[in-house]
Amino acid sequence: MERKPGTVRERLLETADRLFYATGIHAVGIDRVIAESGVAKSTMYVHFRTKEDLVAAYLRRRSDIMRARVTREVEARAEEPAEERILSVFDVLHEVISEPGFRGCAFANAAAEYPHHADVQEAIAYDRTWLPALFSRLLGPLRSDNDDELMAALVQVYDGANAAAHLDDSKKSARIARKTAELLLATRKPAPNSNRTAANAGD
Amino acid sequence: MERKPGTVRERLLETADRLFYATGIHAVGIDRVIAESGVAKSTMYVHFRTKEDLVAAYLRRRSDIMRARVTREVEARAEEPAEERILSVFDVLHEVISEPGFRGCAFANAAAEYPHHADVQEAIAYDRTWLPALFSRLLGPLRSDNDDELMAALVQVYDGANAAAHLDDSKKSARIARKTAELLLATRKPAPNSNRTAANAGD
DNA sequence: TATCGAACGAACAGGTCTGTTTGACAAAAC
DNA sequence: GTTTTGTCAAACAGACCTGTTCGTTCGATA
Repeated sequence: MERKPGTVRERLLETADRLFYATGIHAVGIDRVIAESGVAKSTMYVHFRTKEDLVAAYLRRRSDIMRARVTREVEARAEEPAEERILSVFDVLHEVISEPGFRGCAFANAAAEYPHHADVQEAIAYDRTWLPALFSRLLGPLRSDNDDELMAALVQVYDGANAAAHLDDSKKSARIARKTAELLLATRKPAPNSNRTAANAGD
Repeated sequence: MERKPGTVRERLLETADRLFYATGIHAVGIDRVIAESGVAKSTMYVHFRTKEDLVAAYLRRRSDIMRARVTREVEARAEEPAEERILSVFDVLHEVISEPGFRGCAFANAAAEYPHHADVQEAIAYDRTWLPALFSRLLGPLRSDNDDELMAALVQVYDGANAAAHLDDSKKSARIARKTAELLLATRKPAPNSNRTAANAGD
């Protein structure tokens, strides 16, 4: 029985995304979300049981959007080598960081505010799976013996660029991170100099 | 005219640190801070004009403590090569991450909660200066042509380890970050094989 | 001993917060 | 045409928030 299909929920989520991300979650009350959504409070509580529920939905939605955006980019480069496809993730990150209103990783920010709330923690965990999974999928053909660590390192570099861009208000970090990622990938690639286990300085 | 020298302020800051870091800043009211400090509310407002003032002081104090901890470690290795000294920062980070109650970078967390508050932003900026400054000082003798970018990359990797450890609840990230940092340092080092221990004759 | 300053404690002001309730209304479904 | 469903508006409860006020206590100092 939708007056207009799914608009109320979507409007709430869009407003929540905008306000929560820009201002912080605890700093934005339900009253403001519903006012700027043009939705009655009672209606909101029909769609979301609690504020925490709304927060979790906001995070899941944001995760899905980012995942789709990255996936689109990576799939557009289906013909390129795996390394290039992985690095293109950092190009998307560069775009994101460059957008006005960028304020760091929404999930890191949410984790800062909601340390002990199950629903929110679940939504954060939900987001944390896809990037490693994507790297893992793309790394598949490489078959290096410590891909797991490489993958973790790449995720870390991604997180670091996100955090540094936020804290230092710098737009350059994704470019720098891309170079670090290149380095990580180049070193462990089954390359001409054959020896790719653990970067020992005594080479 | 202190009953016991400086205890009230310090007790407030210790409690603020414990509660704000563990639970989030907005989630902890002044009432709880003063209750657990054993300080009257009116007394607290003598020492700190506003809650934001207390938050900023909490952050500055935490920054100073961490800086001192890292500096101690780095100075203890005054005889080692600059690369080793830089890498030892990641060893300290590993310790920090491994401590019970670790919940990510306090400054990133505060930035998430207080986007538009001058005092808090200043305290965060205050923290953001020392790590690049330390790296810069240690890198001094290396004199590579893009030390600035290397420095930024190292800071990023540090931030990434912090963030990933928090979000993934993993203790391994500082070790992984250390390897990434090794890679960064090894690649841009002027002479890959030179075993010069006393290159840092700055003192 | 008299004075002063630091801290206490408890109430209070004025907001804001989440979440609930109620009654009405309009559109879609039957 | 009646019922169901989604939505609205507004008031309300009860808790919690920051920050202020004010009279009191108590130790140090002069």
